[in-house]
Amino acid sequence: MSFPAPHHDHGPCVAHALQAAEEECRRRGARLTDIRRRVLELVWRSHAPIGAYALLEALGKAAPPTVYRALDFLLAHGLIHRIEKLNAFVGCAHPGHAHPGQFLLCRACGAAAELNDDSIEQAVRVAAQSQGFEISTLVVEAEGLCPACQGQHA
Amino acid sequence: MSFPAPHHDHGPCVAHALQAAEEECRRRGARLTDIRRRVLELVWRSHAPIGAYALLEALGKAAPPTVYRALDFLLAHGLIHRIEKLNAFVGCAHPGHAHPGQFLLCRACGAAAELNDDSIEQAVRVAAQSQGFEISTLVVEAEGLCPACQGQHA
DNA sequence: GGCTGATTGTTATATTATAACGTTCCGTCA
DNA sequence: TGACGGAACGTTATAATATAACAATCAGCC
Repeated sequence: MSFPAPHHDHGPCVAHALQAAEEECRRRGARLTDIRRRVLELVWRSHAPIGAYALLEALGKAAPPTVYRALDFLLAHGLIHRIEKLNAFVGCAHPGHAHPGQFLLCRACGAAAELNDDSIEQAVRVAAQSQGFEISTLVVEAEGLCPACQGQHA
Repeated sequence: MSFPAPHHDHGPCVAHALQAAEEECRRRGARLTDIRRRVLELVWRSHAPIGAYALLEALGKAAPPTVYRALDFLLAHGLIHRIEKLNAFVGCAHPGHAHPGQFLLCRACGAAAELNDDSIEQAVRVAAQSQGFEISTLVVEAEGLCPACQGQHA
C-alpha cells in the first residue's frame, strides 16, 4: 500500500476494505458486528492513522471500552495495525496474511504507507540471531516526508 | 549492547554510563544537572526499559514534569532511548553518535538489547526510496525471547 | 423456549503526558 | 559586585490514552 495520489477518491478503497473484511471474517468464523464494522470503516476513511478517542467521538454515543474492544478484535484478526509511535490505528492493506507492520509515516500530512518487505524482516532476523534472540513480533516505523510533502517542507 | 549474563554485576555499567554522559555533556556544553543525572542513573540501573512514573516514584518527591523534562533532555542529547511499544526508556549504549534505536525486547524478563545494524537501516531506506519517501527517524523494535528466557517459556 | 458463551453497556479508574505560570539558579557583562 | 537574562526547576491542574469490573443483552444452538 503506497501513498495515495493527492486528490484520490478514497471511497472505493474503503468499500473494498470492508468487503475484504467481511470475507475474511466469514472464512475465520469471526463476527464482524455492527460496531466493529463501523470502527473499521472509520479507520479506513482516515488516510492518516487515527486515535481511539477520535474514533470514539466519531461513533457518537459510545464509551472507551467499546472502541478499544472493537480495535482489539480488528487487530486480532489482522484487519488493522497499530502504530506504536502515534498510539493510533490504520487499516491493514493485506488482511488475511499474518504479517508484521512496517510503516512509512509522513510527519507533514500524517499519511501512512504500509510496506511488506522481506529484506527488512530478514535483516532484523539475522541481527537478532547473532544474539541468540528469537523474534515473535516486529515493529518498524519510519517517520519522514512522503513524496507529495517533500516540496513544501524541505 | 547485547543481553547481559544472568547474574551480571550491573554497578560498573551504570558508573561507566554516567561517566560517559558527563563527558558527552561537557563536550556539548550541556548541563547534566543533579536531577538529570539521577534520572539517567535510575534508567541505567534498570535492565529493562523503565516508565516515567516508575522513575517518578524512585525519585521521591518530584512531580511528573520534572521527570519528563529530564527525560527530554536525555533524549535530546542521545543519552537514552525511548521504546515506543512500551512507553518506557533505556540507557543508550553508544552515546555521542546520533543513531536510530533498534531494540530486541524480551517479553519474559523485560530486558532490552540495543542493536546498531546498518543493514537493517539500509533495507528500510531502500524500501522507502522505492516509494519516494524520505526518512528522518526510524523505529525498530523486535519483541521475543532473549537467550536466557528461551528454555523457560518455549 | 431456554441455555450458553460472546458481545455490548456503564461506571469508575489507572496510566501516560503536557500546559501554564511562578520561582530559583547560574553564567555573564557592565 | 550586582543587575540582567535565560535556563532549569517547582507546582498545580488537566489532557490524552487505556483498562478493570460487573451488569445487561444478544445470537446461535439444542
